[in-house]
This record gives sequence, structure tokens and C-alpha cells, in this order.
Amino acid sequence: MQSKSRPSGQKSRSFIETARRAQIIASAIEVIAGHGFAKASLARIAEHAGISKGVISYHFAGKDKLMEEVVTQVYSEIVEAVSPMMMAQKSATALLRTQILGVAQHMRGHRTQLKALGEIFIHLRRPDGTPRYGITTSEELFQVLEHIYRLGQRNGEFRPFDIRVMAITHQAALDNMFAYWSAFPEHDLEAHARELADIFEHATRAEETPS
Amino acid sequence: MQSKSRPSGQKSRSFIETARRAQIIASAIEVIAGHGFAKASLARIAEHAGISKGVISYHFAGKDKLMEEVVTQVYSEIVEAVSPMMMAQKSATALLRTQILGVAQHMRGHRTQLKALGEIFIHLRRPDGTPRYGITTSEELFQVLEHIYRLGQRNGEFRPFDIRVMAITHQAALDNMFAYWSAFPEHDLEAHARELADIFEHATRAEETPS
DNA sequence: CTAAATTCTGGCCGTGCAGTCAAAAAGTAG
DNA sequence: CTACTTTTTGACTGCACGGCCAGAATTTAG
Repeated sequence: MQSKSRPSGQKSRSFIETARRAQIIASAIEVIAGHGFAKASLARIAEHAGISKGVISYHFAGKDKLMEEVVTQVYSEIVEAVSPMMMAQKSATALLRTQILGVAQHMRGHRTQLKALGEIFIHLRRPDGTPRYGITTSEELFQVLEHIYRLGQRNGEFRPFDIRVMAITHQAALDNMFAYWSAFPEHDLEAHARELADIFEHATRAEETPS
Repeated sequence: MQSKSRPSGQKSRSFIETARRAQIIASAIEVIAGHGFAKASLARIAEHAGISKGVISYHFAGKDKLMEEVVTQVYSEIVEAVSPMMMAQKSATALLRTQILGVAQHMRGHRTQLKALGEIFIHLRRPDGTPRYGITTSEELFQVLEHIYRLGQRNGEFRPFDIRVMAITHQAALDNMFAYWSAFPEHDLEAHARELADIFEHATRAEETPS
């Protein structure tokens, strides 16, 4: 026999439930972005949404599940935005630049979401202490980067280097852009992204073959 | 009238107090590295040190002060270890490589300290939510990197690029090495560092001037 | 030795947290 | 209106935390 509360995970959701869930996720994003992950308690999120705390428990199995859905939503928005731009590129060099600039461009219109994403990336851990949602463990993004670098080396566009270290470094640079760009209030995100694209272009490109 | 407990900050410290403080700092490092920053409560640190919780309050003005001293100690150990190697270098290119390899070499013998440092860097915030000890406010290390890059550009060894973005990226790569290299057990730290040095050498070096 | 200063103990307090629940309210259908 | 389901409320539980402190233990000074 099922517990009375909490709609099951599989059944189709009523309109009102879908709306509530979206509202709660939106509030979570705003609270995390505004007050930091540590201060984003269920009570605060509920207050920001103008509902009582129990409602969150009613609609989400727990705080972790809520955060998971926040990440999933924001992350899929990024992929959705950047993937089409990348499809159009032919060379690995262009792919590399498009990936970095695409992420930055999407961020520009979604500061709040991405601030929250960075907060969650940095703070949420598994019980064993390893990062839970950080991109270093997100195979999806890692595979995209590996693909770019592998392609570049196959084409001879890129010099030989350790693909894993390069991809990790690339991810770290993006993470850093996520996590800390708001700490430089005078800093221009797109300029940062362009510089980053330059840095990785220089870091990867094949040596000049003299004649 | 002074509070009865807590030796003042300025007086010279007795042997026993110095020893206790060192013991507490060491325990804090081990607990943070082992369980993560979030789980490093005063109670856990005290238990690990085999003393009662009150002792920590007696010797340190508060948890933040304790963390501050942990950071100061570990950080100064790194600088102490790497600075002499850097002194011996003449070119910016050599400085760059020495900085990365020196940090990695020091890390090799101080895994616990550096895991703890990374944890604190990532998690400790000011009340307003901005990072407290991260690279964005740690001017010391940032200035070292800025110095290297500025020197390289002045010498014409390095191409023109945004020094701040390059330094941030450099720092992110090091942070990443701090934070995650243990997640790849098969991975050789020194090989990672050599690759990293290569990456930044390629990223920074001046374009070939064809005679 | 005694007296005073230093150091330590262990329990207590208030706070904030995630999650629970009985009951109230709102919505829906006949 | 009535009977039923879905949704919401807000008080409550139990827990972990940082900080506090009266008094005990220990060390030092005279």
C-alpha cells in the first residue's frame, strides 16, 4: 500500500502539480543564486515561493531530489542552446571556440540560473564526499570535450597532448567561469570567454611544420 | 575587564598552548581532508584530537579563526617550498613550468594538507556570500601568477593576452589538480603536472616571428 | 607545602535544519 | 448539497551545530 501523500513518480501529473513543481524549482534557483547554496533551506525556498514548507516535501521526495531536478533543468537548457551551434561547425578548432563562446552566450541571458548551477556544482556532495553534480563527473560534457580534442588530433589540427588532462583543464576553466565570474563585478563575461577560447586554441594547435 | 578565558592574541604563548594549537590545526586538516569541510564540526575535530570541544574554543576565538590559521599554515608551507625553486629561474617560461611542477611536487608529500586547503577554499564564505579564501581574494598567489605572465609579456617570451584571465585559468587548473586528482587513482600526478605545464607553455608563448 | 594561574571538561543553550503528520482547505464529481 | 480526492498548512520531531561556562584538574610560582 502506498503512502497517502506524494504523487508517485510515474503517473502523469495534474496541471496544478506541474505548475507547483516549476514554481518551486524557479524559487530554488532564485534563492540559491541570491543567498548561496548553504543558505538555501527548504523553509527559505518555500517562503520565497509564498507557500508553506510542507508543499515542497509533498511534491519532491527530498531536498536532494529537488536539487537534482534544478540541475537537470538548467543543464539541459545549456545543452539545448549550445548543441545546435556546435552542429554547424566543421573543424575541431571551430568546435572548440563555439563550445566556449556558446556556453558564455547562453549564460549571458541566464545569470540567475547559472549562478545557482555554479553554487550547486561547488557545494553538493555525495555522502562519501565526492562531488555529486560537478562536471568533472558528468560524463556527458566530458565526452563532448573528449570528442572535440580527439577529432582535432585525428585531423592534425591539434598537436599531440594528453586528451584527458586537456579536457579536465577545459572543464575547470568553464567551472571557474561559472563559479566566480560574479565575483568580478567589473568583469565582462564575453571578453573572458573570448580570451578563454584563445587560450585553448593556442594550447591545442599543431606546431608549425616548417615547409 | 577581559573575559577570564582565552589568552590574548598578542601575548607570547606558553609551550603547552603552542603545542595544543598545532595539534588542533593538524586535527582540523585531517578531519577536513577526510570528511569534507561541511562535516568538519568542532566536535569532530576535538574528538579526532582526543580532547574536549571546549579546548578549541579556549585556544581559538571561533571556528572561522581556526580555519584562517589552517589556511595560513598550509599556504605558507607551499610558498616556502616552491619559492626557492622559482628564485633560481631566469625566464618567464621556466618560471611558469617551475611553478606548476613545484606545486605538484610539494603536493606529492602533502596530500592531506592540500585536500583540506582545497576544501576550505571552495566552501568558506564571507557573510555576504563572496568567497573568503578562494583565488578571487587571495592576492598573494594571484600576484605570483600575474608577475610571471607580466614578465613573460615584457620579455616578449609570451604573446599578448589578458593576464587576468590567464592567471584565473592557471589557478583553476591548479585548483582542479588539488581537488580532483585523487578521484583518478590510476593517474600520475606528476605526469598531469607536466602536461599542464605544456598546455600553459603553448597557451602563452609568442607567435613564431618568421625572421 | 600552599596559593594562584593556566588549561581542560562535559553538559547546557539557542538556532537552524530536513523531514513528518494530522487536520484543514480547496477542488471535483455525481 | 454530499462524498471523495488532491493539495496545503503549520506545528512538531529529532538532530547537529557553534558557542558558552561553572567548576574540576593540572601546572606553575612563592
